[in-house]
Amino acid sequence: MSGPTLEDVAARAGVSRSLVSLVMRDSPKVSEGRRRAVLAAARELGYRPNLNARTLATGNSGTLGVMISDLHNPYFAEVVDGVEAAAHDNGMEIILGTGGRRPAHERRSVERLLQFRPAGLLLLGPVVETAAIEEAASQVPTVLVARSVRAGHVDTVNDDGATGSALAVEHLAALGHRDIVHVDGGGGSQSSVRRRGYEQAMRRLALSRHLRVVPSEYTDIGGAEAARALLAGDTLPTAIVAANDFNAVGIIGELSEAGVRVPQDVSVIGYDNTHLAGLRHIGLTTINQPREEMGRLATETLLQRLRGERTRAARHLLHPELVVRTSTGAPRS
Amino acid sequence: MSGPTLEDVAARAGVSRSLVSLVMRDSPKVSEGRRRAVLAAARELGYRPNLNARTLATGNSGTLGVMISDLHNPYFAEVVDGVEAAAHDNGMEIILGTGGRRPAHERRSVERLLQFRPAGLLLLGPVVETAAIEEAASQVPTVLVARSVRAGHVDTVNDDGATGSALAVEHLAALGHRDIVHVDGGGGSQSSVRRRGYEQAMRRLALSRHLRVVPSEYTDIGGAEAARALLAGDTLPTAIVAANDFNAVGIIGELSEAGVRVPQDVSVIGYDNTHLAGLRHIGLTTINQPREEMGRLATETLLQRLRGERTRAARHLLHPELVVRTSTGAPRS
DNA sequence: ATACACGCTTGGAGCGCTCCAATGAATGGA
DNA sequence: TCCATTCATTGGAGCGCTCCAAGCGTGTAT
Repeated sequence: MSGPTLEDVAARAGVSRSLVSLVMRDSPKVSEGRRRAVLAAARELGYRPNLNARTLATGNSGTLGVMISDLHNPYFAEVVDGVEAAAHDNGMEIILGTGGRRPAHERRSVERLLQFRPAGLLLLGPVVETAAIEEAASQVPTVLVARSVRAGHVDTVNDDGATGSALAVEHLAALGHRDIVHVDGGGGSQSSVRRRGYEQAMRRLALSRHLRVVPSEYTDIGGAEAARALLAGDTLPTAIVAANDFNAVGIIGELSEAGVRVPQDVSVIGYDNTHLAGLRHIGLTTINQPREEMGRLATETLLQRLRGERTRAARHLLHPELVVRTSTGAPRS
Repeated sequence: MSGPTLEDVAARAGVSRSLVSLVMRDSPKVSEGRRRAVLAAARELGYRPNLNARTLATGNSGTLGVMISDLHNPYFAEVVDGVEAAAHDNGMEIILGTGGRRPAHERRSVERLLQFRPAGLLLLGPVVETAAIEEAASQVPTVLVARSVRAGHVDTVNDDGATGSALAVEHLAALGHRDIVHVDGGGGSQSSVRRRGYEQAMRRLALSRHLRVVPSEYTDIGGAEAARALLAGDTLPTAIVAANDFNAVGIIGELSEAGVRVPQDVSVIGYDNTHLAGLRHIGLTTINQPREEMGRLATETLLQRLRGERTRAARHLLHPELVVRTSTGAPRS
């Protein structure tokens, strides 16, 4: 059932367990002849090293654990691409767990990941409480992506959400909008930063009295609900800064359903510049986050710490950029 | 570095290693007083069982390995939802690996998953060669989703792709289309089944001479390329059966770019009925696969085998259904 | 009082691997 | 030819856990 072991390979190749172990970790101090014999024996038996045993013996699994908050949001798939590329470049592997955007689910997922004793942990957009993050970080080096936390020993990689939201508001204001609403990401990571950016920008542009926040979450369903709430209200705003792209798509869908045209009647701007925003049907104006780069950077930050090259917490903040497509335009006059 | 062990907890609680072990696996044969003392000690120390050690000792990790062919395709996220729900219902956890739609990448990912000695393996839409699948399956019970394979000991869960494609063709034919092209999923899993279904349906409807297949793949970029190829040709078909939803979205985007309206000029039908298809912007007519149910079924099939309730290979084939939205209509006359 | 059973608890062996110190073989210099 | 040195190879201990047979203490029947 559990497959051949080192011992079996050793017996077959007529050498010792230790020698096979050396070959498997391709040590230079094995003669060419023996190496070939061992490899042949291993292949014949279909031998596959038992990572559990190896990790137990070395205390190092050569694996990074990655927790993805929401498997449905393409944002994370794009970050994972960067993570995986960087990990492979450094000879490490990754294993993933999903959080389902629910704290309890995330805790469970992280717990399982930790039980495998990964060398490090990457949490992508976690919504779990800070305490749980700190607990994980006390166990193993941890990097957060798309979530900031005050804790001293946790590295973070984020885009500058306040600036990003401000870019969105400024873009809309420049088009002539004044009644600009923000649909909020709720408990989602970074949502409060984005909201604050929106509020500050509105104030800076002397639009405080138009300030209005509709609660929602980082999903298209949430966006649709927020749109319904707006439609049910007295006045529709002329522009909406959505929580993220996914959310924006839900908003736009619901608005068109109600006969409200985007951008003629209402402009909508997303956040993240996921793949989705770029689809030609959707053509969502949005704020770009360099997702793949963030994944790479997060991984490299983690590896630096693993190599002991840094002990102070790193706080990477990347620049967001406005990407104008077709979901925003001048307000009706 | 590696955290407290059973031994530490035992020392703190003033009991033996074995007793702590029993408590951790909540065995009924521990007195209430000791149990509480042990749990308290464990909490104080922040003890977390080492799954590597446990798996090594028992030969059973209580974990299912799941390989996702393409993290970007929402289809798989939806299957994973079902997998995870079913796994949790049965007290198991899952860990994920990604395949990036590339055989080499998939092999590597599966390899890593296997090294953790999971109780079973679920491969979602693998594109890797059959031999690699069989090799994995010889190691550990394996279930394939969205990919069929002849091998005797591998269970599969698929929708009936031939029927699905036929539904698509029949729908278009009923609308009055005759020049119906199929954009093919290339090396992607199940693409040949879908193509065959298309061809058979075309013949059955006496449309053989319109039979035309454009090579592509299961991505929107692939779809856009296929659309460009069609646009560059002599005559545009009046309808397109796309490889999958993702692919259809790429096709539609490229067509609209070229000023070809969907469905007025060309009807397009997808496959999978992912979340994407349902977005109101997109409103893609497509073929539904019960994705979450497939995930559940696959997991339960795997668990059955793990419990030794079945030794013969299971071949589940689920019914696809036509979902009509707005991307299909009658051809211009 | 004695025997017995039952329930809780324990130490030892072993899972498959790595690491280390030690062994044996081969090489080169005197 | 002999010894020092290098190089390839080996056995033993130990990683943290589970499993098992055996131990201990209490209660009940005799």
